[in-house]
Amino acid sequence: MAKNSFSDTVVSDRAQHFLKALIERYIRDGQPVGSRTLAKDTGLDLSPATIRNVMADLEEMGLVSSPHTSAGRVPTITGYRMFIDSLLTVQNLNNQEVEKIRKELMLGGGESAEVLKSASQLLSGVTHMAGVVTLTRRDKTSFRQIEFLPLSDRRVLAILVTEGGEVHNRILHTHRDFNRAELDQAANFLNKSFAGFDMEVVRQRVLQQLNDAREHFDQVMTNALTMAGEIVNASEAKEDCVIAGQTNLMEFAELSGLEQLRKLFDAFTEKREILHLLDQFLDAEGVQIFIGEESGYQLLNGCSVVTAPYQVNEEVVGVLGVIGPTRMDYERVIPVVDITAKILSAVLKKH
Amino acid sequence: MAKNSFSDTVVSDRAQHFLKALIERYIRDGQPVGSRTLAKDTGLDLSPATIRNVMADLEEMGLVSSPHTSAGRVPTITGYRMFIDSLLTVQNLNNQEVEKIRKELMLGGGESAEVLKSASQLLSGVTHMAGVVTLTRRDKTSFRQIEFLPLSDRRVLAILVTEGGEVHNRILHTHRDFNRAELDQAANFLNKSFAGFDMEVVRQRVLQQLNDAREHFDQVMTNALTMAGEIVNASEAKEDCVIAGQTNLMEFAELSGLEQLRKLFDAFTEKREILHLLDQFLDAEGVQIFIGEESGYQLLNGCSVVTAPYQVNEEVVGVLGVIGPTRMDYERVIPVVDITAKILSAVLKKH
DNA sequence: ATTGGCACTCGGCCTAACAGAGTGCTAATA
DNA sequence: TATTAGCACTCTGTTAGGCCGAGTGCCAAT
Repeated sequence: MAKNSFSDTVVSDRAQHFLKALIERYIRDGQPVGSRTLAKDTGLDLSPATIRNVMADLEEMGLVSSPHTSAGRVPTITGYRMFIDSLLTVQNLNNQEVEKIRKELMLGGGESAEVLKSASQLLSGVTHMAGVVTLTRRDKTSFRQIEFLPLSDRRVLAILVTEGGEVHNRILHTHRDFNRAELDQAANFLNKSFAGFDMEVVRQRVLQQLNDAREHFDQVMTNALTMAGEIVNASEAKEDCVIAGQTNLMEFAELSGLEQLRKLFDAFTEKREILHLLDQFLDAEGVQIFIGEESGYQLLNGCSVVTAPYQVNEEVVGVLGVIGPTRMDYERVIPVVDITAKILSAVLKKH
Repeated sequence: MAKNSFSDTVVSDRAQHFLKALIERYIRDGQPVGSRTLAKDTGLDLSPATIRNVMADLEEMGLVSSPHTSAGRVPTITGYRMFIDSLLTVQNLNNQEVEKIRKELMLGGGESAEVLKSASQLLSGVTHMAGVVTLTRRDKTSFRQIEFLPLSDRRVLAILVTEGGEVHNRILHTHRDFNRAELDQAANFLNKSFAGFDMEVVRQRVLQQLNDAREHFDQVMTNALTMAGEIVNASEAKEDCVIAGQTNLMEFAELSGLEQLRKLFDAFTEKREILHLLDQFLDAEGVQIFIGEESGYQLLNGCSVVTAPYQVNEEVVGVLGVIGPTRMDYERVIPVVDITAKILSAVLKKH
């Protein structure tokens, strides 16, 4: 049997070549691609009839399909998958574009929340789709200072400052009123004990001391530890997800229907679901591409997600990427996401 | 001349009655209303032909118009205006609904940001349109405490706490490094001088002292005052605008076109424009209704905004309302907005 | 002032006809 | 054996015509 025999279940090189051409064309025009068009598109000098034979094979293998008898072919999900995994040729960004991204991200002035927002906007601006940046594992932070202020009605305002300069504050409800002196005493104790320690360590120490402290410490100290535990926990739990350029997706509404778009937007404002979705890619290396239908998520039908994790000081802390229609220009989007993740990592590292 | 003569430029009572019936019908069905339908709708036992005469008059006066020759009539902007200003009969909410609103708003636990968010969601939920709540003039706040923490690179973290328990923090860039002792000294001075004072007074005092202080104070104190001024200003400038249920508007997309909707959404995420728009109604008394086309704002074509200001301790601090299609059920929306504003005021007062 | 009647108009829907694009298959070809 | 030309077929989208229903404006009658 000849190497390229069509009866092979393996996709022949030539078939792959045509699949690639078809998908690239379909991504450009958004319309089913016919044999005639494809014959002109590929360099090879072949007649439409030949192409038709190959297309029939591809269809049999489930890589393309026709919407109806006399339309051209459209890639299927598995077709896209093959394209993404082994066929596409990413275009490198030129230096000018890279510089533009770097400059934009520098603008934020190192303020982490600002920078993440910039990154998200940048992604959406460059790709004309929705940009998203999550920050899940917070930068390893160190305890710097804690303060308690008495409010009325058995409430205490706790303020926690990290070495990075982040401020967390929260109102705690206590079982009795504390006066300022008591609270100051508690804060002093905590500040002396924990200043400079890693937040994770602080949490453990607090728990530990809380366990074997009943007899050694007085009531106030026990309370202080409880409160410290509460706010330290709260400061860790904070998860972030910045989405920009949602409305860019409206231009693809003709494809996906309005109802779908609405659900997607609702998910964006809710954020939790998106966050959960992207967290799957936290531990992945480099750019990951994810076609909506591949997850059970009804939400993302017709969409693809291109993501890459980013780091702060060598440690992955979040994921960034874009969400757009499955018919997106992967060859361009991939390097954009890749580079943005790298530059973001670099910008955040400095600090 | 008879009292109700049609040749009067004043709209006769009967004509007004028909206008009202027409608009109410149009609001229900969304389709041009013909003379036959209208004849049945109104209690009066009149033939379609008579109605047609009246409609012709209304059309001449610019209160209604027909999309084309053989369609019914549709209210014009001025028609809506007359309806809103003098024709509509607001339906009072029953106690059950009022209680539901009160309960929802109580849930936030008095945390002001939480409550505003609830209010916005509530408005959008009840009306099936977009809810919006702005907070522009902050509750009169009193200075409680300020702290400065040294960061690296000539940066200082300033934390300002108000009597209400709100925490504002900001990173200040200074012209030289300060050590902790210097900053503590400065903070102590400020805390002693200003604790309990109204924030507005603090701002003035700071400015004043800054002016005539050059000789009396040392460098550190001058700096402290400068920094205090910066953060006090920043804490005032913070404006808020919570929008919920944007996506409800997508159901009216068939009417307004997709492009319009997109611009509207972009304005929502930008927020500034919306904020500016609603601030016009800060000083108005009670419910205000605003038809999109009446302002030059291209954005709001086809939309109406129903707003009411709300207070904290008798003082107006913000505006709340809903944004929806001009064809909205005013007779129901108005009392909802009205009551929500009142309840919100009551809930915020407690604290 | 109101009404019935009548001619007229216009959008929406259905149908038929047609052009265009593309396919699958078969037979010829290199 | 792989490729090609040719042909019949299928399906979509558009266009034109016809008809129905809803509604109007106007006139004459009440």
